[in-house]
This record gives sequence, C-alpha cells and structure tokens, in this order.
Amino acid sequence: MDRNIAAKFIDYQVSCKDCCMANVCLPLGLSAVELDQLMKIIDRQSPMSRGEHLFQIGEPHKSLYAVRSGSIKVYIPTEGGEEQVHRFILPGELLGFDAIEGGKHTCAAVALETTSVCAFPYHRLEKLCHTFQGLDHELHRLFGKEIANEHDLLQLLAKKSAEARLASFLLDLSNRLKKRGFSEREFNLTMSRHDISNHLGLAVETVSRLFARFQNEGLLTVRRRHIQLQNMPEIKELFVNVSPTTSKRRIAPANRKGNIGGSYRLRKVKAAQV
Amino acid sequence: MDRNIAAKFIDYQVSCKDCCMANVCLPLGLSAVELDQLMKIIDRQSPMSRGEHLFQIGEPHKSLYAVRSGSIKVYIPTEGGEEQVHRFILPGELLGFDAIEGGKHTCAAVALETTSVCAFPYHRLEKLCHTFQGLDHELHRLFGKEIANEHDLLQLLAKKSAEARLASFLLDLSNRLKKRGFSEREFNLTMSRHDISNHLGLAVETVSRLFARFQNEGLLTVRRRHIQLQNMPEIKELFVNVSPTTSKRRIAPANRKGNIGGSYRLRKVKAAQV
DNA sequence: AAGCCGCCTTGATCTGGATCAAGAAATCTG
DNA sequence: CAGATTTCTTGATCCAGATCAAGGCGGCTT
Repeated sequence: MDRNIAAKFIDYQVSCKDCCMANVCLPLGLSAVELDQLMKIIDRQSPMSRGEHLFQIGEPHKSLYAVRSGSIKVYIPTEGGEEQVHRFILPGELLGFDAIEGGKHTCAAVALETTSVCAFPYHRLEKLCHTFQGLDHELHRLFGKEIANEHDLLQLLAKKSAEARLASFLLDLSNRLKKRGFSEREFNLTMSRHDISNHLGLAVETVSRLFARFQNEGLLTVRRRHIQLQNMPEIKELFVNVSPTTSKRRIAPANRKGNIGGSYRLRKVKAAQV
Repeated sequence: MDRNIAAKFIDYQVSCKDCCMANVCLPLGLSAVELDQLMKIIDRQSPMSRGEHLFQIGEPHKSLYAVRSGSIKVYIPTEGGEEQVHRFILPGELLGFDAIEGGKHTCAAVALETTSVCAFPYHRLEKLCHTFQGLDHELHRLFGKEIANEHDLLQLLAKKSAEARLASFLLDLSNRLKKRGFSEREFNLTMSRHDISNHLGLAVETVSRLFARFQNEGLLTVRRRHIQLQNMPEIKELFVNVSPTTSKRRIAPANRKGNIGGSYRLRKVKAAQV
C-alpha cells in the first residue's frame, strides 16, 4: 500500500496532464503530441527547502523553470550586500528568462518555503520549438507576458504612491492566486515585510504602517503574514489613484490643508479642523 | 544623375546589408541565406514626421519594428490624459514586443523627429523562425534583451535617487549612441524635459535643476537640448550611488548636517558651517 | 519687431515617505 | 523555558523632491 501511494505520487509528479498547474503553466495550449514531447525534456528537480537557491547571479543559463508548488523570490544582489527584490513566483509561473540574452543569470532565485520546480533545459526547448510551431508560439507568448509584467511594475514604481503600491501588490497577488485555484481573499504571505517593501521600493516601516492603516479603514485584516481582503473594490480604488507626482485630486482637496496629522493618519477621519 | 542618386537611395533603403544599423539590428548574427529571407518580409514604411504615431494603444499587433533613423517615444496613456513615458527608441533598436501576449498594443509609439522604420510582420516572422533556427534564436535573444532592459529600468526607479536617475539616463543614451556609431559625449536630446522627467519618475523642475547642478559641477555642458558630457567617470559615480532609501553614505556624512542649503545646492561647495 | 506660445529655468514652500529610535511579538536555540 | 535573535510595529523627526509661482528664452506668426 505504501509503495502504491509512493508510485502514485511519483507518477503525479511526472505528468503535466495531472499537474494541477497545467492550465496556467507552459503546457497550456499545446497539442497532446507537443505535450508528450515537452514532458520528455522536463528535468524534475528535488524539492527545495526554504532559503535554498534555484540559481545564483552569474551562473550559466541552463533552463527555464516552472514552479510546481511553493514560492520563489527573484532578486538582484547589489554591491554592498543589499538586494533588490524583483518579483515573487507562484505555482504555475515561469522564471529564468533573464539569462537568455547574456547566457548568464542576471539575478538570483531563492525558495521562500518548501518549493518544487520543473526545469526545461533551454537548448532542448529551443530545439523542440523548431519541430512544434505551437510550442514556439507559446514560448513567444510567455516572453511577451514577461515583458508585459515588467511594464506594469515599471508603471507602478515610476508613478504610484506608497498606498497604491501596496494595494497593487495585494491585488496582483490575489489575482494570481485566484487563477491558480486558491482563495483570492485570504492567503498567507510567504515573504517578509522586508522583501515586500524592497520589492515596492519603500521602507519597511511604511509598509507596516500601511497595513495598519488599511486594517483600520476596514479594507483588510492582517495578522503578521496572514491576510484577508475585506473590501476589494475599495482596495482597487487606491490602486487606480496615481501618485502625488501626477495627480491632482486624492482625498477631498478641500481637506488637504486641514489634514495636518500627516500622511499616516486615517484618510476616513472627518477632518475636525475644516 | 538625379535618378541615379534616387535609385541608389532606394536601394540603400531596401537592403539590410547596406543599412548602417545592420550590426546592431535584428539581422545581426544571421547567415546570408537567413538574411535574404528576412529581407523579403520586411515592410518598409514611409518616413514618419514628428508627432506621427507608429501605433496607438489597443491597436492589433501586426509587426515588430526596427528604427532605421530618427527616434521614437514609447508611452502608455493613462486615464486622465496623463501619460507614462516608457522608453525611447534609437536607430537600430526594436519595438513592438509589448503586444505579443495579448495581440493588442499595450502602449503607443510616436515619432520624436522625422523617423523611418522597418516593419517585420509578426506572423511571417514566426513562420520564418520555423525554417531558420538562427532567426528564432536571435529573436529569443532579443526578447531576453528586452526583458533585461526592463530589469535595469526597474532597478533604477525602485531604488535610485533623482541624480542617479538622470545620470543613468544620460549614460545609457551615451552608450547606445556610441554602439550606433554616434558620439558618446555630445548629442542632442530629441525628447523634451517633460518626457525625460516623466520617464524617470521625476518632476520637470527637478530634471531642470539637476541639469543646472551637473553643469555647475563641471560634469557636463547643457544648452537646451544639446548635451556634452565632460566628465563621464564622475557621472558614472553618481549612477553607482544608490538611493537615499537604501544607502548609508552619500556625500561626506560629516557634512550632512552642515548642508542646510537643501538638496538643490551644489555638492562640491565646501560646507562653511562644518 | 512685436506679440504669442510652448518650452525651460529658478525660487519658495510643502509634504510623503525615509530615517532614527524604541519597544513588542514571534521564532530560534540550547 | 529563559535568553537571544529576528521580524514587525509604532512614534518622532527629517529631508529629497514635489508643487506652486514667476519669469526668461527661443521660435513662429503676421
């Protein structure tokens, strides 16, 4: 019986068809034949534990990777021990596009929790592309998606206020989790406040304060890394608002002078001084 | 004689081999046969004049484009008439990757001056990729490059101070111009201060002040849109310095208290109060 | 050459979010 | 389970860069 289960487990591991991420992963949109071929080149790695690296900066590029379960932080170590957290990868998402041009990874990837990934050796993938148009097209689409993602993030960092950044981060996460069959309203963050703030180009303290404020405003409930989004429409509102740089409005303009409490005050408080 | 010149001109227009951008454009790294085929699918557009759009947001995706001469601004119009300037395209550079996933352009492209481009109809390009491995590989490389570019910009916007942003912008421009056979030290900006500031996530006034400061510090000479970089090593220094967010140092720390003149003061001034 | 208009610069002031400084909770460790 | 560490929160203060407000300088039109 034990062996049976083990066998089943291994089988489950090996087949894309049975993988619960099949509908969001690379195999999406491939024909049965293409899928069969693709599966043959997949190199399954043994599960990684928290803190273990999938690849380090400068390592030669070998594969594109798909996360099967767990989550990964992609970051760029900078001179002076600092880092820039680039993105977080959820199950069914790919990584490793960064090294295609130069042949070496330009960033590092580390597991945030116990994580398992599928590796697609890149040279074999490219070869396969020449045989199967569908795969090549799919790969191009994924490249495009990668680029579109970066665009969004750019937009965010160039123009949005701190609150819009955090709102956007949470909504994005919520969306991606939903697509993958998880709850869109309730989830656990696998990354630290430090990682989040770094990723959003903010200070940890700011993120912490924003979480507190959002909670006070009834937008969400947060207890350490556990998040429940209570009022998604209103969170979306925050996200739409552009940054102080470009914006005219934000809050009732009439209140602005009165709102001397500073930026960390609740926005919903009726400004007594007005 | 006139016809002769005209004929020569047209010929020059049509052949990648004779195009002065051949060594930085898509054809780079292709075999003669591949190049021949590629040239057959190129759709040459008539030159665009300043302000004319190559594509608008939401338009269906037809082609990848290569700029042959002139320059293009890629931007995302946002609700409320604002825009986010995404990047500037120089001769020999490609654009149009943004629409591959969704089939529609997610941004708009407008000529900053008289500009001519080559269009590679995308479906024909993909088809060609199946015949010629070299082309497919090249395309992948370009995708990768596009992604790497975005990474750099992200890094910049997430972490760098205003002065580092402008320094980086100028150095990047200088580099790209050099690669294309133009002077790396002296050039004319084809974009307005507004475009630059928007691109860098800053206010116009800040960019203006920074130009003034850089000039006072002897780093460069600027007269309206004409730029001469005088001290590139020192500009590179500025760029390396990370933003206030992450950094510890910046200027002699001892001077910080003394430097009450505010951020727009010259950095080289010996702080009298120390 | 005078008047207009769209860029660009410069000065003064304001503010969102960083930084500094303490705790409070979890988590780790022996 | 006490102490040590790491992670997170909260408060006070500070400052880089935004915003507001005037000009200045070309270039264009008539």
